[in-house]
Amino acid sequence: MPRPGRNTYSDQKPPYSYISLTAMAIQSCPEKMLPLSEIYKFIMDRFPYYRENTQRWQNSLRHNLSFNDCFIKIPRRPDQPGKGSFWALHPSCGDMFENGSFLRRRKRFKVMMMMAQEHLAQSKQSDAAHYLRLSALAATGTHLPQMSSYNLGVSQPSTFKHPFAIENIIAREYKVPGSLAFSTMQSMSAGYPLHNQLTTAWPHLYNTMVDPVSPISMSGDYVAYRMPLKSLCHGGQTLPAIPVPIKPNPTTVGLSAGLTRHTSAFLSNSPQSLSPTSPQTDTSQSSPPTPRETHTNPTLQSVAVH
DNA sequence: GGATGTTTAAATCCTA
DNA sequence: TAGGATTTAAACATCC
Repeated sequence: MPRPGRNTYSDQKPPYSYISLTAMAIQSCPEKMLPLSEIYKFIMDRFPYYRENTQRWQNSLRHNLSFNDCFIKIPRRPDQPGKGSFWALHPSCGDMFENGSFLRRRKRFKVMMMMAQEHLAQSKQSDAAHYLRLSALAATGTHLPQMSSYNLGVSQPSTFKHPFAIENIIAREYKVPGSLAFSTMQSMSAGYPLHNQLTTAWPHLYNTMVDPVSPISMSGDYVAYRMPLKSLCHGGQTLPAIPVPIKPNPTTVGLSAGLTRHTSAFLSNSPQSLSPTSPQTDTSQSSPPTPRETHTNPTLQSVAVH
């Protein structure tokens, strides 16, 4: 069974759904958001199968981006040239996949359903922080080299890792270099320090967001921190959507480990050189199971929780 | 005009 | 077997 490395599947169709492929692409990017063209590029770069019939699968991929609530659109800064918006993963889509299998989600991610869940309330602070961080990145045109500008100096060890996060995908014991991204997120959780950046970038939008008498209807936990709920929902307008980290739970923890085995080889070939040098990333000793095996193989699951 | 984004519909696959 | 998830196709709108 071929491992999911670059060109691994040659002309065979990879056992990943478009949602999975898109999520991989987004999470492979340090900013955790990519324009459509970059998502295309990521997929074609790794899976030769998708270098053909591009019109077909790209249409499907666009359909998935629009149709699935797990993807949120982040508009470009007004003075930032370029076509299309950035796409990011919804903060709370982390437990979509079961047992680390990219093949099929256990349930469709719906925002309203998600909001009814208690864990959202528990994680709203970090959600808001990540929302603001990514929005600010989009608004300011900030990319990887400038990420440090958002490090507010409060560094704390992070216990959460997004299941699609590159650090989860690549290595079980991965630690973010410098703990920048996550420490930044956590530091922002306390007081949303990107307020100024957002208000500068989108004064009209942000003022609307924080205005208590805003016509934007908000309900549930999002009201607490003035999130433009509509932007997080399917069919939402292009208000600055805000992706956020998922609160860790048993499912995502297991998923994270599971992803490691599935995709470490796959993403270790990433041209973005995100791969940490974890000795545990070497999966050359064993071939990953087929997706269906992944889904049901108890041996793998036991490995995943180690 | 091409890329991007939205929406609808139908077929197929998979799981409970 | 029903219902949900995924894939594919297509039409249409918008933006650069």
